[in-house]
Amino acid sequence: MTIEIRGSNILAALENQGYRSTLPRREIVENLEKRSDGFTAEDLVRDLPHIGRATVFRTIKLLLESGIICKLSLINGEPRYSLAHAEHHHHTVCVTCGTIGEFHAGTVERVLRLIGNEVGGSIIGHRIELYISCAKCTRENRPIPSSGHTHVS
Amino acid sequence: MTIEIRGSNILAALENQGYRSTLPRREIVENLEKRSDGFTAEDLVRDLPHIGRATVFRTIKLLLESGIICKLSLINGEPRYSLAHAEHHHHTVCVTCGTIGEFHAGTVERVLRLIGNEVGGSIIGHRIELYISCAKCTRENRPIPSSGHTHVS
DNA sequence: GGTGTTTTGAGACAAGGTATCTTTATCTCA
DNA sequence: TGAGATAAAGATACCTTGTCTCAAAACACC
Repeated sequence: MTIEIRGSNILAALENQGYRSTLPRREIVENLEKRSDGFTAEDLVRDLPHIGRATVFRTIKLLLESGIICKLSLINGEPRYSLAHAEHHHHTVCVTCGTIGEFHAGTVERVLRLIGNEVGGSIIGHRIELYISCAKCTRENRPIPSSGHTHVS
Repeated sequence: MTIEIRGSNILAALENQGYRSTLPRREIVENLEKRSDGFTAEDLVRDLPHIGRATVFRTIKLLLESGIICKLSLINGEPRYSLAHAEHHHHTVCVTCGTIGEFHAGTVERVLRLIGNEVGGSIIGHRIELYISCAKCTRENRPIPSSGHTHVS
């Protein structure tokens, strides 16, 4: 048993799920905790060149499954990861600077639940992303890239 | 000018946007109109082996940009395409059989708009997917695959 | 039918991720 | 404090989903 003071409780959470606390995992967690914003797997690979690509992806998967980070899509479909601050939430994603925010809306959840009931069957979950041009980008009049995307109101 | 009776108005829509009505495009559109459900790019590539992969993807892109089809994600992130029946809508996706449905909920749109305003900046769009086990799969007790995914309530 | 422009097809390339297999690091327990 | 069992890492090949390039073919229009 290893008892040590850690800055993070993420590794503790992983250990509680039966995963080992290894050096690569510690480094990856430490690295992504420093990121206030969304990040890509490649960001981590680049930042931690002494850690294998596969290990980075494996650790990301672990953290996803533990609900410690979440995966979301930019408006063009590019994947991003982001530290999960709240239990259940969704994301606002700035289409020009990529800044990611979290929100939770009970109303939306309730309505989706109703819709699920109407359809018959049972609800498993949902995915919501809200694409915005953030306050800063709007103020600075940064041009909004065209998305070629449906589902955009 | 080509005047012919077509079963579909999709090609007409493309022509109105200045794209040519070519044999590969006709075949691709014909093929995907037969699909009542979601499909992958590989489905089309397999079904139309005499049409180049690049052409299939180019045509998909064209149809996406014209709003004729839409792209969505299964719960595990796999991409699917689906004919768009309504103007603005979202999808219910059965996690076990993959059947795709459409819905539209004004309430959800309104709430998201509110949230966007709170955040500051301006709303560009949103993405919503509702994952269900459809009536049939629920009735047949088909096991729900674990997703390893956050954002699932 | 000729001509200019679009599209196509083939195949190389890219991003994001998974599988495999051997070696190494951790954990547990005596 | 090792030793042994087991989990994890690293290297690398591979897969999926697309995109890019470029010469050759198909279209639309006159």
